[in-house]
Parts: sequence; C-alpha cells; structure tokens
Amino acid sequence: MATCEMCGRALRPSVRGRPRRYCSRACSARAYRARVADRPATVEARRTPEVAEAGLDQDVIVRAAVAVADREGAGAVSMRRLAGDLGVGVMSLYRYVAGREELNDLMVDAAFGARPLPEPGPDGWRAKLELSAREEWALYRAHPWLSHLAAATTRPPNAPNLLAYTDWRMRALDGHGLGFATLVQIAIMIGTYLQSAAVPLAYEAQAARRTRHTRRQWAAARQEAFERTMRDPRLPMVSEFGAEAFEASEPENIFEFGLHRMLDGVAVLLERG
Amino acid sequence: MATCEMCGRALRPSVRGRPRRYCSRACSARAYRARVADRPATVEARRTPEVAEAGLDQDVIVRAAVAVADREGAGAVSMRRLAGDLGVGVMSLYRYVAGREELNDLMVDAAFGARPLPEPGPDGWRAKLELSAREEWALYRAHPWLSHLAAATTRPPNAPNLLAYTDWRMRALDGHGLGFATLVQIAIMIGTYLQSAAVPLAYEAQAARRTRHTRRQWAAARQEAFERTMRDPRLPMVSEFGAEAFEASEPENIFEFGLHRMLDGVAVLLERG
DNA sequence: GAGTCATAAATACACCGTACATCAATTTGC
DNA sequence: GCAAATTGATGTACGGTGTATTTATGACTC
Repeated sequence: MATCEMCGRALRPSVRGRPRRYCSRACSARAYRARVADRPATVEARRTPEVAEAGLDQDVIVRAAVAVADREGAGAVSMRRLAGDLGVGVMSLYRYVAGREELNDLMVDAAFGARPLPEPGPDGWRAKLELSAREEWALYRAHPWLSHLAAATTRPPNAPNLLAYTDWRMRALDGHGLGFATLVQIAIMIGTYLQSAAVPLAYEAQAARRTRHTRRQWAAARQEAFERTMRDPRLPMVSEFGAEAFEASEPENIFEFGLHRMLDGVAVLLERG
Repeated sequence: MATCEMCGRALRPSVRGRPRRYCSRACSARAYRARVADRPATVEARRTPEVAEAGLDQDVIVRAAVAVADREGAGAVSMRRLAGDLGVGVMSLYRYVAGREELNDLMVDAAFGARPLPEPGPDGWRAKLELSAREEWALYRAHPWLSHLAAATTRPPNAPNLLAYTDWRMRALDGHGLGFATLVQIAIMIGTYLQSAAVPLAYEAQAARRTRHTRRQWAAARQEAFERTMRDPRLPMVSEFGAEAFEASEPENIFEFGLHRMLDGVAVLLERG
C-alpha cells in the first residue's frame, strides 16, 4: 500500500495518470518547502499575480458550468473552458471543487435547488406525486443536460436538493399504511423513470443548437438510418411504425404515459392495503 | 456551405476538430495522387507493412470492445486500446467503424443480440412482459456498462437487436384491444425504466474491480459522504434511512418493485378496455 | 521575525478522438 | 495488357481532456 512521502498516511488511489506521492496539497507544499530549504537561494520574484476582483468560490464555478451546459450542452463544459470564462487559471478551480466528478454532482444539485417543490403542495397523494413528476420534468426540459448527469451522479446520490425530491415524495405517501421501505421504493421508482425518459431531450437540444441547414441534414440522416433498420422482417411491429407511432414515442408522451401507469400501479398497491 | 475540394459534393459536418476538406477517403486519395503527380519522384518504398493474419472486420472490433468493457469498464474502451489489443494500427479501426459513437451503438446491439427473447415465450401478456424485463435485466447484470451506453444510443435507436426487444413486447400485448400507439408506449416505458434502474450496477461493478483494500476505503468514503448529506432537517424522511431502507433501494429491489408497479398499471389499462 | 497556510496559476503528463498523408496491393475499365 | 482507381493498413499530427506537481505570493500565527 502506497503512503504519503511526507506524513506516511495512506494515499487514496489516483483517479487517473501518475500515482500520487502526497496525501494532500498541504503535504505537497511542505515537501516543496523542504526541498527549497537546502538549495542555493536563486529563486526570486518573477511575476506579480493579478488578484481576482470579486474572488472565486464554489458557487461561481458551478453557476458558470450550468450556464455553459445550458447554452452549449454538457459536452462544452470542461475545466479549461470554465477557467477561461471566469478569467482564472485552470488549477484554481480545484481549490473549490475536488474534480470533474464532484462538479457534475454540484451542477445537478444546483439545478434541483433552483426549483424546490411547494409546501405543503396539493391535496392527495396522487396529485402530489404527479406534481413532483411534472416539476422534475420541467427541470429536464429547462436543462437538457441534467437527466444524463443526474443518472451519472455518484451512488448513493450526494446532492441534497435531489434527495429533497425523494423526501417530498415519501412525505406525500406517508400515512396511507405503506411501510417505510415501500415509500422509498416508490419515490426512487419515479425519479428513476423520469431520468431516463428525459434523456432524449438532450438529443433534441443538440439538434436545436445546429443551424437550420445542418439540422435538416442531421435529422434526415438519422431518420434514414432508422428507417433502414426498422424495415426488418424480424421486427414485424416496428416495421409498421407510422406517424402515429412516432408521435406516441415523443419524450413528452412517454413521460406522460409512464407517469400515469406508475401512479395507477401505486393506486393498486394502496387498495390492496 | 463547404464542398469537397475534389468532387464538389456537399461535405457532411466534421464531428470534431478540423473542418473536412474532402467528402471521402477516395477523394482524399485522388487529391494526393494529383499532388504527387507533379513532384520530383523522390518517393520510394520505406516500409513493408505486415499483413494481418486473419484480417480485421467489424465483428472482431466490436467483440474486443465488449470484452474490454466487461473486464475493465466502459471507461477502458478507447480506439487506441482496441487497436493495441487487436495488434493493428489505430486508424485501421475506422475502416470498419465510423467512429466512437457508432462503436457504442454496435456494442449495445451486440449485447442484445447475444440474448434473443424466446419464441413464442410463455402464455399471457403479463408473463411475457415480465420475462422480457428479466432477460433485459440479466443483460445489464452481465454487462454493467450496457445500461449507460443503451441510454446514450443515438435517437431513434439504431440497434436492431435492441428494437427486437421492443418488438417482442409489442407482440406480447397485441390482440388485447389496445391501440398501436399504446403498444409502442408500453414497450418503450419498460425499456426506459430498466435502463436507468440498471445504472447503479455500473457503480457496483466499479467497486468490485477495486482491490479489497481500496474498495473498503472507497465504500466508506461514499457512505460517509451520504450520511452527512442525509442528516439534514429539510430531509425528515431521508434522515430516517436505516438498514431496511438501504436494502429496499438496492438496484435489484428497485427493478423488481418498479416492474410490478408498471405491470399493474398496464393491467388497469387493459381492464378499462 | 520565522514558520505555516490559503490562494492562484504555470507547467507537464498521460490520455482521448479523428483528419489527413502515405504507402502497397488489388480491382476495374478500356 | 495495362493504366487508373480503389481499398486496406497505418503513421503522424492536431486540438482537445482531466489533473498531479511545482512554483509563487501574501496573510496570519506563535
């Protein structure tokens, strides 16, 4: 097991690239000091760094990330890009954000935090659950990158504002005789479904960002490719796809359909007692 | 609109990086010939390329990709890695696969193709749908990278073997008085749900790949982080999470629970006529 | 006043996907 | 029969990615 060269503590595994030598930036700096100590003092001031006016913090970074993702898609978000937008050095970001993975979690949390569910909400468990689903869907509509990132959050999820949705749903169902474990499962089931029903929204947004010309080209190529695979004797039903079926498989309609089926399923569960 | 410098045809947009100049490799080669033609003939043979023994093809590449993903996770799959494993040059892969995106689609298709649904399957729509869900779940268990990639396939999906699942589900429900659009929606709803219910399996697999030592460290860090966010007065229900709730939120149990709720929901729809 | 720490940023490494260039071998068209 | 075109394989290079380490400055503490 590798240990820190300065303090001897266990090193957490390096995410990628070279193995770690120090357990923290503090140890790295300490080691640097030690090395510098016994070295001819040739070091002198070369650069006077500009002081950032307002100062950096986690919120600023996350807001910048969300803004980029909203405008140009999740793919446009990178540490370099954010640093450029904020006018700071790339590595400065790491002072406030552990890394790319944490930034993703923070983006998800920020998005959910901007749209809290109302208290106490409408009457009745069904209206409540339906509302919570529509609110979450509205979020995915507003931030097409969100569903993908929400599905990719660290597990168990580390975003309080995302958990707030789960909590609200559990409270919506509390007092109807269901066990705690069942409340958990219903709440998770709904979130799970919405997340992946919303994934196609990212494709729509990607298309919308193209120029009218290339968008048409792109859509045509996709459609053509699909029609080629669709026309397969082993897919008798899919071969019958027409305008009506395409309409039915629009994200909006899949969302709506699945929501009602799930709520009907929950109703069955409640009737059984 | 940019056009090919050789043949003047419209250029499809470059996926990333430099803009295209030619519409195909053929045109690129033609341009090269033209350039070489009026140039002192200094070019001579420098290298005799080794002929690949068995020859490359799409299947070989896709199988290699699936093998790497199974063993080391989706993150380990890269064009360079595959080329290395297969003992060929990186760019040789592009002769059989359009690019990374198509490779993803092909991996998904290959996985689903390896587990076709039985014909005619069990009796009754409910048993059929349940079987199809369990088969798909078994796939996600066998290939933890699959759910993520399946969610990220191009839309509409271009993988016949994935569509075969949709088709089979639609046939399972055919003849019960539901409209074609409803069949589509039920089939998509089930697939959608399973995909995102399976995402956490990738985390489990990632954990399993770690050494026992680092796995414990990793799990402890995750758990600690979660318990910190969970203990929040604004999350009264989540704060109550105990062993039972954690057990209930295991992927396997979420899968099982959601499946039965959805099938109950479909049953309600059928009763209504 | 010396030592420590928080902040900021440049540099460097190990990756990634893929456009284009370049060769040899094969196929095609006349 | 032979030149032209095409195909297959591969090297090189570009423009990115995340992040470990190093270097530097000021502010705070003992």
